[in-house]
Parts: sequence; C-alpha cells; structure tokens
Amino acid sequence: MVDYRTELNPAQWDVVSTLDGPILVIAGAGSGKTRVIEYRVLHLIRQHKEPGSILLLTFTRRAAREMLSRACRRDVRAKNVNGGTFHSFAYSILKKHAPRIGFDSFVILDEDDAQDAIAACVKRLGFADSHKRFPKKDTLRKIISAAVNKEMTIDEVLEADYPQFLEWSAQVSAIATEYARFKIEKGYFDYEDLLVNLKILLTKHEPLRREIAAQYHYIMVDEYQDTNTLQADITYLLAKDHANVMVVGDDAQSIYGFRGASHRNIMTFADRFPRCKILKLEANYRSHQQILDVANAVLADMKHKFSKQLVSAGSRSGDKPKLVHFRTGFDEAAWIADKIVEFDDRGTPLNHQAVLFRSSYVSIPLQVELQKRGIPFVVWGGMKFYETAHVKDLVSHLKVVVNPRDEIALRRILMLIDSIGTKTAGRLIDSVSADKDRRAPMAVLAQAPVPAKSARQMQSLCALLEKIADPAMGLVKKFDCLMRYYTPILKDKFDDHAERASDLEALREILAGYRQLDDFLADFTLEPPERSGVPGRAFSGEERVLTLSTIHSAKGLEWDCVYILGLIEGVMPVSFSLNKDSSIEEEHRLLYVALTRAKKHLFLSAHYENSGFGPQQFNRISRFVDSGPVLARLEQIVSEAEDADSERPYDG
DNA sequence: CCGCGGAGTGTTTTT
DNA sequence: CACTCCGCGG
Repeated sequence: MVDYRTELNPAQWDVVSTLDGPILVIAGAGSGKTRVIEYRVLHLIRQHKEPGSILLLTFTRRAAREMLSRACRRDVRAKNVNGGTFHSFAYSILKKHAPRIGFDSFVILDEDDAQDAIAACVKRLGFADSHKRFPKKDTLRKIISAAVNKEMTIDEVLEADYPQFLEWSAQVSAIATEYARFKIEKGYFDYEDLLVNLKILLTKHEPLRREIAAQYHYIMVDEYQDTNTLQADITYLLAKDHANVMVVGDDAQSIYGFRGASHRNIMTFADRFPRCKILKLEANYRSHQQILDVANAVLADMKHKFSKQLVSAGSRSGDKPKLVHFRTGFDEAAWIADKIVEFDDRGTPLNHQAVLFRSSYVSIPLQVELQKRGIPFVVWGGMKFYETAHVKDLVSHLKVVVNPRDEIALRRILMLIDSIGTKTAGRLIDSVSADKDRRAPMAVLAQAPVPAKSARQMQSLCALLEKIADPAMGLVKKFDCLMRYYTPILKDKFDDHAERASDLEALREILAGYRQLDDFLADFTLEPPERSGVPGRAFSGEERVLTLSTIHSAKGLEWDCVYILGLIEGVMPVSFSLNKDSSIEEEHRLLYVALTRAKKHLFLSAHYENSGFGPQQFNRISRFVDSGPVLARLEQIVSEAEDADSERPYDG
C-alpha cells in the first residue's frame, strides 16, 4: 500500500486527510490539484467510506473525465464514485425524478436546437420582419442564456453586454417568455434548464432534497472558480446537511465569465459554510522556474492583483521561453511543425507536446501543414463534430425514431426533402400534433398531403422510420438503413460530401458502442465525442499524437512542450473583448492559463502580416506580452522566413 | 411556397 | 471568409 504522506507535501496531505467539514482549497496552477482530489478519493475509500457516497462535480467534461479515470487507475473501487459535469449530474437526477416536477419525460436541446426554437418563437410573435438590426437567433439565444446563467433580467443583460439592442428590450423579453412557454409545452430542456430545474427540485421538494443529499455524503467540486451561481446553489443544497464538501479553485484561472461563472463564488462559499477550513496549495510541481517567471510577470501586469507567486518545487530541466516572430501565419505554421518534429526526434514524443490558441481558426494553417506532413494530431475545442450539419441531420432522424413528437428534429428531417420548406414542414408538424386519434405520427405523416414533387421521398422517409423503429433491430443496422436513405441527400446538399461521409462513418463506430438509442442520444448531447484530426480515426489518449487545443479546453492539462499561437492584438485579447475591462482581464487570465500548461519548453508566437480579408493591416503584438517585465523573461527570435526589407514589422 | 443567388454582416471560449 | 437573411423568379 502506498503511503500518501510521503508522496504529498504537508499542505496537500492536509487537504487529503481532512475528510469531514467544509474545505475551500485555493490551488495555484500546477500545484497538484488533480492529484490531491485523486488521493482524497482513494483515502476516503480506504477509510471504508462507500464509493457510491462520493460525488465529484466539475464544469467541463474533460476535467470530469480526467478526475474519474485517474482515481480508477489506482483502485477499481473508485469506479463506483459518482461524478461528472453539473449538467450530466442534473440530467441523471432529473431523469429519475421528472414526474415530481411535472414532466413525464424531457428532451435536451443543444445550442442549435435552442436557436431554432427561438427562431420559431420570433416568427410566431411576428418580430421577424419588424425592422433591420433586430438581434439574430444566435444572439437572442446568448442573451436569454446569459440572463439565466447570471441570474439577471433580460434588461440587465442588454444594458451590460448588448446596449445596441436596448431599443428592442420589450421584444426580447417577450421572446424569452415565449421560448420558456414553448419549452414547457413540448417538454424540452435546454442546458440552463437542467441546472434551473435541478435547483427547483432541490428547493421546492424538501423531502426529496434530503433524500438525494443523503446519498452523497462526500462532495467535491473542482474548478470552483468556473461555476456560476446556480451551480454554487446546487452544491450548497446538496451539501448543507452534512457540510462534507470540498471545493477547489484558483481565481487567477477564472476564464468562463462569459457564461456566467463567478469567481466570487469562492468568497461566497466561505460565507455559506462559516466553519470552512481554507487551505492553500502554492508549490508548483509542473513547470521549471523560467516558465513560472514568465507566468508571474504576466500575472503581475493584471489590474486585479493576485497574491500568489508560483514557486517551482522541482528542478526540471528546460530552457528559456521563446517569443518567435513571423511574417505570415503560414510561416508560423511551418516553423512550429519543424520544431514539433525536432522535439519528437530528440525524445519528446508528440503526445507530450501541444499547440494552444485563443480561437480555433487560428490553428487552421497549422492543421493544413500537419496534414501535409502526415503528423497525427487531435483537435480539442472549437467547431465540434456533433455540431456539423450532416451529423445533426443523421442524429435528428434517430431522435425522431426515439420520440416522434420531437418537433425540432422532425422539422429538420422534413426540410431535407425536396420542395419541403418551412411552411410545408410546419403544416405537417401541426397535423401530427393536432391528430385527434393520437395515431402513430408516422401514419399521420404518410397520409398528409405534400407537394407532388416530394411525395416519393416522403413515402420512403416514413417507410424508413417505421422500419428502424423496430426495437429488435441493432443500432448499427439502423444506422446502415438510415445511410441508404440519407446518402443521396448528403451528396446533393454538400459539395464536400466525401469528407462528410467519413465523419458519418465515425458516427457509426460510436453508435456501435451503445445498446439503447436513447442512451446514445443523451450522451451525444451532454458528453459528445470529440472530433479527431485524422478523419475516421479516434484516438485513445495514450497514442503518440499531437494535441491542438483551445486554451479553454486545455485547462487542467500539461505537456512537456507547449506552443501558443497568435499572440497578437485582436486574437489575444480577442477583438470583441476590447471595450470592456472585465473581458480584457479574462483574456489576460487566459494567457496565464496557457503559459502554466508547459512543463519544460514554451514557445510564444506571433505573425505581423494580417492574413484576413479587408484592408491590409499589420498585426500588433499582444499587449499582454508587450510589457517590459514579460519581454525580459523571453528570448526573442525573428524567423528567417521573414522578408529582409520589412523595417517595421508591427503596426502602431 | 420553395430555393436560388446576391447582399450584408460579424467573426470566441463551453454545457 | 462563411454564414445568415432577403428578395425575386419559377
């Protein structure tokens, strides 16, 4: 048996061994936070606490997965520990108790579905053609979502973040109300509803709250600075009876303010649990000192000061972090690809290297370069596999099979049929829901009048849905039937259908891992698969594959060698953040998160020639890097690919 | 009432 | 550039 005490420093051991009572852990980057949670779980189990009574919650799927799999590797009993994202936890509780809050069942809307539902509300209310400059459906969705996540009114959200739409405040509020009504009528839950309804369940049904709370005797929440007030309330409601709750966070790494996260939750926690023990983890086990010097210098430049200074506890080898300048994004991509290969050859394999960026599009030149050279990579974050139109088309068919009254999915698949547009689809859906005899929806559809041109396709759709509704048919078989129907549509609708077909092949593989269609659909919305950089191949994580990731998705992870792309104004900080101090601060913290991912080698890069459209402008180096103390800790390199005649690389 | 083509717009991070 | 939205022809 391992003696944790020898593997942990006194502060870490203190956290691991304090099992009862509330604990607030302030953990700096690389301070062994994940390890502490892992060992605390193991310690609880060895103290004969029931694994099923332990609950681990986080905000991101990735962190949740990491946390659970680590503990399992050490002790199989940890498999029975409960955990996941707040959203998936809410789903499992609500699914079990839906009737108690007045729902027989519910269907989860993803972002796209929610936007479509909102667009339908806008139309119903007749605001569609009211005027120009009316917020579009994705903006409306963001406003409504922000209001829920930040517990603000629509007007407050508009005032704070969308002053240009203040003139429409009455209409936006009306849309929000209509959207809420629509969701209740149809039994739809969007992401926020999962949290809101869990909170309602825990607030308004005291016996049930006690029953649920009693199941989870030890609660731990990771990345607490990224929780919003709803999530903090849920944590409180679950934990208040026994107060055996540990939350871990780092206010310097708070990067989800845009979706309502409040690092103030850290302060509120101490108020709600007054007896709480506050413990700090400050020693950094990840990075060598020269990397930490850069991170500390970046931290010191922030308006809002943090008291932490990271001190390296180890003596890792490494070299001085570098800032490399290029002319174009393509030069940048080529140089980095060279470096990656060079490190790989010298003993830092691809899976110990990562390229990080603010926004996915920044990585496109590099992706092209890597493809060209045959360097395998995975992309985390950004446009998701499951959000692409062809995947959604296919999944919508499956949704209709499971729930023929899923209006949004039904509308989507009807409109794939030639000469069926919004009107005809709307009429068909109305006839299904208005059917007095409550016949099977497929039977109603098959008999409903449709334009002559669509009759044949309509018949084959009905036949298909009927056929694959057979519970005895395996999921892969269903998929294959569906593909026979969908392939002509795919070819007609997309120029790049060959590439998309290989995505669907990947979907087939995923489906093969499930027995029940509704399990697959719930996972697909709440814990969707990531897209692999190499089409049609999924990577397990242990393989020698390079990681490309948004900084957001890289949180909590570490690599020997880290490259951060696009350190230019407009990308980092991103241009939309420029008019708000709090947003710029968040961008600043984002850079801090990125820097602290590196263990041994760190490269920052920038290119000064604007590759976008529009008037030719020159990029300026990011204000976060362009500061004396930060530059002093970086070795600057000007790439050889640069033209000798450019005298003023950066504008301004 | 569908669907095409052109104009216009805004561009991010996650569940 | 890529996507959405609008207006017009079929």
